[in-house]
Amino acid sequence: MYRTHTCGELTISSVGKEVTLSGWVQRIRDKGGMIWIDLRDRYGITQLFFERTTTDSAIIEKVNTLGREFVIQVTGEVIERVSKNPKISTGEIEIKVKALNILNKSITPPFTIEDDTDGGDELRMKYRYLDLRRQTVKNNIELRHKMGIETRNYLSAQGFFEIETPFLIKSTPEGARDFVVPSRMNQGQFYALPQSPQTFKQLLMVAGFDKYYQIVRCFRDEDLRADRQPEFTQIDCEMSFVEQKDILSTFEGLVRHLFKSLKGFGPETLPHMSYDDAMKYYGCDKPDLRFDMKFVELNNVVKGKNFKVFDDAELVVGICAKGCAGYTRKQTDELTEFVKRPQIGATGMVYARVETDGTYKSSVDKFYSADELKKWAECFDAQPGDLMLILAGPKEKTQKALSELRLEMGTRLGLRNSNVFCPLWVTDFPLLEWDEETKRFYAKHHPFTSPKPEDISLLTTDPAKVRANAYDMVINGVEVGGGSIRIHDRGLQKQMFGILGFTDDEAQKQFGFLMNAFEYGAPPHGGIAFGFDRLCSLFGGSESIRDFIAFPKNNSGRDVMIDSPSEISIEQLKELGVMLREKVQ
RNA sequence: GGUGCGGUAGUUCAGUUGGUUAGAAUAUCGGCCUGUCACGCCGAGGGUCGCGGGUUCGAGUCCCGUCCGCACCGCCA
Repeated sequence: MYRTHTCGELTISSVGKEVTLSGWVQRIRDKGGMIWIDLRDRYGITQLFFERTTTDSAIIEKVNTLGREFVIQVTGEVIERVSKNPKISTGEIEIKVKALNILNKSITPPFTIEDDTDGGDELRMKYRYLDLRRQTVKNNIELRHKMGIETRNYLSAQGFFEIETPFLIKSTPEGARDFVVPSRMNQGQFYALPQSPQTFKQLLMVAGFDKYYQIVRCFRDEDLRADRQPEFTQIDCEMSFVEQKDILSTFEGLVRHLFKSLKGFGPETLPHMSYDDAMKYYGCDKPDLRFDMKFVELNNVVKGKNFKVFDDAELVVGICAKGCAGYTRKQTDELTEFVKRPQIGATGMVYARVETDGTYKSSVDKFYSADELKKWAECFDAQPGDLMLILAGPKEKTQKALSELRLEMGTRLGLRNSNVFCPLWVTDFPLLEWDEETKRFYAKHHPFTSPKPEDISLLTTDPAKVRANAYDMVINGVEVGGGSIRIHDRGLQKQMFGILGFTDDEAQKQFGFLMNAFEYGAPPHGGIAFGFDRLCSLFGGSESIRDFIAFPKNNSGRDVMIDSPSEISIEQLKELGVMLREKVQ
């Protein structure tokens, strides 16, 4: 028997027991006459005690050969410590070791296995199996485990079936790039890995399964970010005979359940906000509601005073930073530089402050009198001590830039506490997006999203105006989930593909299986998918999803531990009927 | 595809205007230490300054190219 207890469970009440523990050597403190070893496993740390005068000398000799991360098994008596450590749960006891067995040696690890490790990201990824031994990463993986369990508990209790869908499917032109897999038995043909089980879950609705979910891996061959991995996990859900409000309430319930069971608290209400309002007041479709700082449009207030930047702008819009009137020239310059960065792309920033004595000062005093600045302040409801930050230019670009500035100010003012959660639903997205480059419409969500019934007539007259039965769940500025009521009518689906530039033949070839299924009594249905990794990182208070995935990929989509992707042999390529360009030339 | 930052000891980093033998902390190894728990003290070893080229009397430092990492823009139905 390797152990009678784990390294996290012995307390003062176990004193006097003989126990056997197994684990890793976290640290050895050799004080000459006495030696302590911190023994670590998944559950915690227990201190082992050796004393030169009373411990068998053969054991002491063995202890002298130990190093960090050796795997050992010890048997001994639980004794009360002379000096206790209140920082850990086992801090009142230690094990007076009577037998020591070295189960395995370890070479010196390349970084310290501590909460606050000295290892950099790259090294930690290469030795991920060591990184995962660290408490902090282990906690993230545990959180992920619990999130999965609680998701299944809730959805199962609501009558959902978890049903698996295939990973080897068909490549389709819309959406992200597919990862493809060559078929050996069907040479020249390729499977694609699913970007999501979208069509399969709809077919499950046609099949009558009514309520489906799956915690499922999805694959997208696009460039990565801190919150984007090439393979990621979704909580994928679909329901039949539902309207939008049914879905929102069901999954509001899921999110509440996750908060309550994992964090012990949670939001009482989930506000709904239309896409139009989100854009108008926050300049983006995933507003961070942990702080207010709403956009205020100034077009009607600032024009006609010979300030060309404002006069020529499609949109003049600003935010009010409470209590920031004391910002120095250096600080306002920093903000100007911030919005002028190429990634943000504003051409400049105007500021106006309401001084604490109630007077006004702006960067455009040449053009605007104190009376006019007072009008601005009224629009912003700015009080003495507040700072107004204003951007101007083309509508979309300016909204986007001000949205970034708003988040930056929120961060600077400490208003984005990672332990505060402000979820909301964003609804009424536009159905379509016009793309100037390819001169065609793209589905904003995906091509199976149904238009709002009252907007269907616009499909033929003004497609850009059509709103979708689509919704996103946003928490703290992160899009954690999105879904829609789907099209379940073959005719409408065909019309939709037409608007997206598919010929009838192409639509039939790519998505005929779905449209054919719709002819056999497809029920009204809709669903949603949550980004599981993002939910985990959000609950764990992190911006990066990598530390919530046991074996993540790096920025370039590589697994640096196993060194993939990698080349395959000529024989493999031949068998698959695949030729590489450089090998051919 | 693009922008920015970075690459120096096992690791995390410092390294000034281009100038003597490239440093610190930590880790590792050796010695001392009977209440440590980031133990302490003494000592030792440890370097392809990412790679290639250039400028220079002289390059970790400047220039060009390249590879790698991170963050972001594009992209991500």
